Amino acid sequence: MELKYRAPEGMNDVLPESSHLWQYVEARWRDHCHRYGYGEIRTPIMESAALFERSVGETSDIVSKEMYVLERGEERFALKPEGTAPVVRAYLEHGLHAGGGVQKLYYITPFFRGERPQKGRYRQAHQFGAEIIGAAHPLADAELLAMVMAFFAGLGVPDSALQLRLNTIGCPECRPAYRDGIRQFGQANFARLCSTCQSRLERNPLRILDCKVCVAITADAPPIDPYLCDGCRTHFETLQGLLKTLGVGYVRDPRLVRGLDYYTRTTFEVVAEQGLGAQNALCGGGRYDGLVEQLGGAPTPALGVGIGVERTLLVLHALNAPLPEPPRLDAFVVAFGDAARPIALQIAQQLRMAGIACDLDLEGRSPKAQMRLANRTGARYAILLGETELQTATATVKDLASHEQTAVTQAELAAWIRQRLP
RNA sequence: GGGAUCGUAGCUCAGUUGGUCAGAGCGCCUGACUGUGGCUCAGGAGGUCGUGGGUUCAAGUCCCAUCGGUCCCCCCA
Repeated sequence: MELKYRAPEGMNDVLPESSHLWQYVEARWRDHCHRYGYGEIRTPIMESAALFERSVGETSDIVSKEMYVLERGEERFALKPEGTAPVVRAYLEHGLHAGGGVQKLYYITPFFRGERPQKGRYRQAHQFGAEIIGAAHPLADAELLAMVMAFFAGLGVPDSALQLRLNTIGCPECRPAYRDGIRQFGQANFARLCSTCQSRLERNPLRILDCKVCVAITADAPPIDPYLCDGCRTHFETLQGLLKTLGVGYVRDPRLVRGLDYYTRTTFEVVAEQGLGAQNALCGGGRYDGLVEQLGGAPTPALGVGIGVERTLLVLHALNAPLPEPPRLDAFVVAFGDAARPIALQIAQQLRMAGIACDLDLEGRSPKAQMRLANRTGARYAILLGETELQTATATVKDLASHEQTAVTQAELAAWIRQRLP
């Protein structure tokens, strides 16, 4: 069938048959973050385009070719392509640094990137995010990583199904020397690099390290370790010690440089062994010690993480993790005969006000059709109302599983049902 | 941006080398049971075979284009 209108490419509707799963993981994320002392922040769906251009980086794929830009008069906006920059912007705008100390902010947000959709990658996707602003110590890095792994574990994803990859990419003090080293390495192997990496060599040489086309070549690239300044080396070593203390397993991945310009020192991602197809990164993040200052604030260390909601759900399904059932009705009110319909509506309303989830036919359908509806909704009880019940101000309550029927006065109906619900 | 693949009823799909090919199952509706579901049985509604051209006596079935879906590269959540 040809449809006149469809959802935009790469953007999805979440229907009632699966929206309860979203509600489930969202609730888990909120609870989890509260447990670690975070407060929720909600920022607009779009921001000044310049915010992303300056923070994420003009040369990044995200800004250079994937951002949805809207223009209105003189103003240029962008649908947020990631979650961190808006949070930092809000942090500065509302003076959240004023009280001193560390700000821990979490969020659930859609984000938009104009890429070709594929399994686990959409143009509108959603992420769980957490940012720690104002903490320089590796304690913060360690806590964040432990929190992420615990989140997945809490959802029933065993550590064995995941891999935490960890790296450090230095800081403005030591990274330039490493960048030069990589650039020299790249120039020495220039002819063998793919065309995109050849152009990357000028603008963003570190990116050749995570190019999958050039892995064979860059396997011999120099590691960053000898280039790290004392501060970065100590930070990374301390972090690794803390992870060991916490029992958080990880693998060092020297190629993990990430695509956003604002990262410093720690970078990490969590990949899933199965269930995601080619887009197996469930989560990514790192430290961005220069971003707050770059956006106009005082020098402020910070770090954060983004977890893909769609990808998380894919993994939960692939691993057969425990998932909640869609909510069911407690009762379905059935009217036998037109005279009973207004009473049915009234009783349904009373039950609802008493906290009982119930529904009834709104089309004036036959008793049999109403019973079919009652059965299909999975309701535990059918509340039958006919001539007899109306005359005696009662209702016949039928347990749809046991077929047992009981006469209950209409006045006691809500209490009678509530008593029997789990 | 490049590539592969698919596109037949609400859903999952059959449809041989082009010639009753417009079908099945599930779902939905009605009835068998004039006030009662799940099982069974009997009926029924629903598709210009994504769209537009072309080849042919004849096209879901071949060709071209186009629009979608899915997946992959790139990159990322």
